[in-house]
Amino acid sequence: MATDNNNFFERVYDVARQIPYGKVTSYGAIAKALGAARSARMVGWAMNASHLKEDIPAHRVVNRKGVLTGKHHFDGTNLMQQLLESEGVKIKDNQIVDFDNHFWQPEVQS
DNA sequence: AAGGTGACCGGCC
DNA sequence: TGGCCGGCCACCT
Repeated sequence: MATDNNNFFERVYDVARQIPYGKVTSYGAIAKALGAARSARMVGWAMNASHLKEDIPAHRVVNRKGVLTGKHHFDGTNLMQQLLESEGVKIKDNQIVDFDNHFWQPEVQS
């Protein structure tokens, strides 16, 4: 507790963890929910370390275009797509189909 | 302490 | 939508 230097990461994880099933969101959305819309990159960084966590559905997090930019960082190459499709999200050429319809806006919860 | 990096975003053509 | 550039913020060496 005393050394909450990774509070930022925890913050991202908390939001990502709230992503409902079959829904996806963007890094910018999470960043904005944290109050740091300009730190969207930091969100990605946090996700980079999310592999250390188990309850972090990073596969539900994509960029604003709906492209699986981070699939590269997953265990495999198509693992991210597999997971999303498994949740009912259609993927086309590494891009989420009807992304706008599957988009989920994170909320700032206390 | 300083520089480099990064799973991004927004604007412009 | 696609490509290019700048910005922005925190982490790492």
